[in-house]
Amino acid sequence: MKNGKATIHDIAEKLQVTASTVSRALNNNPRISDATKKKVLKAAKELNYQPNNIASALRSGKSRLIGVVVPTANRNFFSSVIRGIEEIANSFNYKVVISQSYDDYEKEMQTIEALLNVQVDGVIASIGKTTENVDHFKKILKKGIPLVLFDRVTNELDVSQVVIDDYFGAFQATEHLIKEGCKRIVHFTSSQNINIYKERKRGYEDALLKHGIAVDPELIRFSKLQLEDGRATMQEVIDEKTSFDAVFSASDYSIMGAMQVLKENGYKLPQDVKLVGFGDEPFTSFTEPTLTTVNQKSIPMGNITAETFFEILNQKDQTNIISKKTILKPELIIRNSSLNQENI
Amino acid sequence: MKNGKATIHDIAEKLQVTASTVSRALNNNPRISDATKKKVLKAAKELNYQPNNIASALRSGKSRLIGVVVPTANRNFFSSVIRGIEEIANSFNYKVVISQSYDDYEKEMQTIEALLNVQVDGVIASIGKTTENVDHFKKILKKGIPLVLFDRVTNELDVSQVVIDDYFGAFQATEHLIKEGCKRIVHFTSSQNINIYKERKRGYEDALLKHGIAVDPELIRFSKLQLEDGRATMQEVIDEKTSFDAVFSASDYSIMGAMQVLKENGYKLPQDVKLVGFGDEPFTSFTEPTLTTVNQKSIPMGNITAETFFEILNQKDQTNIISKKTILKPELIIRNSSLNQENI
DNA sequence: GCCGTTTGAGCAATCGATTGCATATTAAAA
DNA sequence: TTTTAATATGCAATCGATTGCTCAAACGGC
Repeated sequence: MKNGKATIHDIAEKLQVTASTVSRALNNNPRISDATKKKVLKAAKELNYQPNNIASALRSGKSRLIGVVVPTANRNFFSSVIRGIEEIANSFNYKVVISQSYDDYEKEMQTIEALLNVQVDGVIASIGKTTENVDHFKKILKKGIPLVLFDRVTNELDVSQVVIDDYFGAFQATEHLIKEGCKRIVHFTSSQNINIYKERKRGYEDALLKHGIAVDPELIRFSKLQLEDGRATMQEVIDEKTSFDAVFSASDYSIMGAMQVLKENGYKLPQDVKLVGFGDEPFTSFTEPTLTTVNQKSIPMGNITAETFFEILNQKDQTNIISKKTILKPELIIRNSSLNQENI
Repeated sequence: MKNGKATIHDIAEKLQVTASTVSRALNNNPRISDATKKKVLKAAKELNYQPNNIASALRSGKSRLIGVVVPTANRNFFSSVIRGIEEIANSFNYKVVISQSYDDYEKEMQTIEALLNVQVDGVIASIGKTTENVDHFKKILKKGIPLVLFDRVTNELDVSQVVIDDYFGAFQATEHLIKEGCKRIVHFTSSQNINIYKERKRGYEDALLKHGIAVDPELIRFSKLQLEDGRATMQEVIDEKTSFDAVFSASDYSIMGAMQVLKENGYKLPQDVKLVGFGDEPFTSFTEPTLTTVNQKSIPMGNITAETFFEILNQKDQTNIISKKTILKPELIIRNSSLNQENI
């Protein structure tokens, strides 16, 4: 017992039994008598025994580590999902290794490689914005370990997914603006290769159509949806003298940029232009006016994602896995940026 | 080579050498000839060999994992520090396991326990707000692995630390307000057990004294510095009819709360009250008026923390480690919330 | 009291890579 | 040519826990 670290051998020696017996006792194996188990547990406590996860991982092939890949942890949505995942993972005595892809395809590949290298037992991921080829995810499946995707998913992979109903969220948001009297609603969106933006755009369009408003392609603007993109796009729209009375953005950051530019150009909010974002980032309640946005149910999403993960992990018959798609309902959070004066 | 996973033994067999030779070749051991190394590398590539980190970790005692404990990844400051740490760690071929303590003492202990359990090679941490006893950190040291603290540190542990000069940041911020004509500056702070809040308060007080303004204990308010705390405290101050012309908060979140309450109470900003926060959270440039705040140099802090970590890790003589304290200069970011009208 | 069954525990191999020591080969020095 | 030294590789133990198989003791049935 050098270095203060007790091993099962130390326990075995102390008790004059073998390491196998100790191992079985600690794992509550039925082939060990209760009396022995009790003795082992007692000795383990006395020696301050801490199991060596690495040894166990090597032998059993399980590292009790889940790799989580997100574009960035520095977004309320993602960090909340991570929190939701952690809650469940910890209850299964698993640890979470968080990796950020920074929305960069190269980095995403590297990070997955690295996760596989540390021998994670599976991966939970949300795909980066610039990722179009998903071969690196196939590597995970090839290893025969679970992969669950959330939020930014792809249909090219036959894996379980957890998403919100982006279509519904966008539909609701747009309909809300229409009910507040808007008719010329600008929509900020991003690459249509990404499911969430595609769905949100579809929801936006269908809401317009439902209320007899034609979809004007002039009003649909593509960008990366960062704050700066929101600013630039908004300025463009203003400069072009395109008529509009609202903006619905697929991201809170770009609607924030739009808000800044609108104010700088002398627009009164929400009287002249009504705004709705997507994501319910904390800052949306700090702005003036406060921003209407769509809450993505991040913690439940994390919980469900992790639960799905463990379902697959614990499945007896690994050959017969059914991939399932869970869809959560988002919630429209109505604040001042989208309301008529009399309603505020 | 079952299951598609090649081991050094497969390479060895293919090349008719022993596993030891392969291992040494892969690790670029000088005792192996260049010719053999080349052959091994080639065979490794052909067999798509991926080293088994777990086996390596078991034998060498190194997991190539750093545990990072932060109160929450969902704060720009912490996620940026993490990013800074990752940059360096990856360059050393190390992975980072991020753990959130959620500013909860119990959770912090558990999380450290869990990290030690997965056999991290060392820990980088920022201490939670509710933590007063640091015995769980001593466990890390007892294991003989490096521990480096950043930002929220303690002097009870003789370990390397990386912090910003909180005193200087606060001093600058306060002096700036004074130069803008403020004389009754409220200060929001938190538990004085936490180094950063203590230092910031000291900077605030010294700046006042330097300019011949007495420190009025009435103006110093203690809370947890969340948005809600900022709101509540500000309302209190207003209700008490305490006279004040500025607020300097040790946190951006609470200054945000103060801003909201001030506006609700009809104060004109920054004319009636000037505001300065601390942290340079992204939302501080979204508010109206935009918030003056102190930037904490998060990415460099992460870089330096990780570099310090590896210095210790790679130290030959582990018995003779010198703990060092690195202090970074923060930067005052002046925005509209603290400026006189004519300066905006 | 004999034999088969159940129960409890030990033996030894194994997971894959690393490493101290031994050995074989070759080159250089004497 | 012999000795010495350097170079290149092999052997086998090891890290700590797990697990299939074996075996001894205890027990019960007839």
